[in-house]
Amino acid sequence: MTLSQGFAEPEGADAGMAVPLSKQRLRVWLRLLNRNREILGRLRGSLRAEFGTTLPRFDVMATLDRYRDGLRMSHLSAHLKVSNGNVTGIVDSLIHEGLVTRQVDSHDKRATTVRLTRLGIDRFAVMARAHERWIDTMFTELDSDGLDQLSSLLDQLHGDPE
Amino acid sequence: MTLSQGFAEPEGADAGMAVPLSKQRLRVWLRLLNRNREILGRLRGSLRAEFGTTLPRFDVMATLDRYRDGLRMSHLSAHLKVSNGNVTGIVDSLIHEGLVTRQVDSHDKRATTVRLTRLGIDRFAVMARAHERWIDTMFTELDSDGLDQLSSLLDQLHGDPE
DNA sequence: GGAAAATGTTTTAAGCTTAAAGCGTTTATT
DNA sequence: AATAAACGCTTTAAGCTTAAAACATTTTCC
Repeated sequence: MTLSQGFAEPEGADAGMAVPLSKQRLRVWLRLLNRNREILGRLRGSLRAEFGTTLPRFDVMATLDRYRDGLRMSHLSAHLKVSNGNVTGIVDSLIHEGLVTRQVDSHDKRATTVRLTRLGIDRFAVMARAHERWIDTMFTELDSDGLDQLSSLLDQLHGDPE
Repeated sequence: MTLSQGFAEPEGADAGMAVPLSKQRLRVWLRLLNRNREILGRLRGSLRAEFGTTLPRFDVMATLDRYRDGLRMSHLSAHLKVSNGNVTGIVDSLIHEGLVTRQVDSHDKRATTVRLTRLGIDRFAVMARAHERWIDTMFTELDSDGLDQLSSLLDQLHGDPE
């Protein structure tokens, strides 16, 4: 029996409980994936129907709302866990709508700081209230303890190369 | 104090615990979203690097692998929780690669049944083993109980209009 | 049986997403 | 100071995704 170096028990050679655990993990992952898709789908539809906007735009605005002093493009995409170039286009369109500004850093001419405008802040506030309501209805079955449990279980997953 | 009809306690009028719970829900939702994105990102990268394929293609093949007798296009997209037209393009490209076949239903000429080819089955088997390993490493901190808990907590979220 | 509604799928248009290449700018190395 | 490396961001090309419209076939209902 060879020593498995680093990997959590691989395919079949482990005889007893190894395979079932893998299958269980797979099932849970699929459930996580599906729930996520369902919730996203519902949020997307609501944002579209009620505010004529999209989820990515909302996400960007939500992040900027939490960092009122503005954020570098790279920090923005890091927060959103989304590719770098992706944010460029979304920010472009938000600027086009007057919801966001882009300002070149005075000390580093490569970098830009992105910030919500007054209009952007106000516009977001309205959407945020609705968004909170939608999440409330979808998470309504979980009380504070359930939320804590879920949160801590999610923390034990590592998508990023630890 | 008005009776809130159907909605789980909305914005502010509820005085005591209502707002904190909403905020907690929001935080958990963001965590769920981010974990999902991290895991997806890692799977995407691995599929690309090791097999030169994409996650959507893998998902379609995985579903067809579980339904060896084939699946209607509409059932396929329902299983994947993905829009109807979306699957069309992915299946097209899988057919182009000889991994999948599309067969018109003999009783209903609108409907088609999609199925893995022999090549598709074999190709998927290899990828599935790798995929299982990747999930294992990402879910390694959760034991069977943790997985059950996570699963049941996820079940208490309703993305779909109940 | 024929019109109307429903169903199963594909097409379309718009927008999102990624990885990789490209472009200035800054920092590190000599 | 000159070169090279690193950095911050944008552009590009390919592919994914959705909602809505379009199409073809079936079912329903007079």
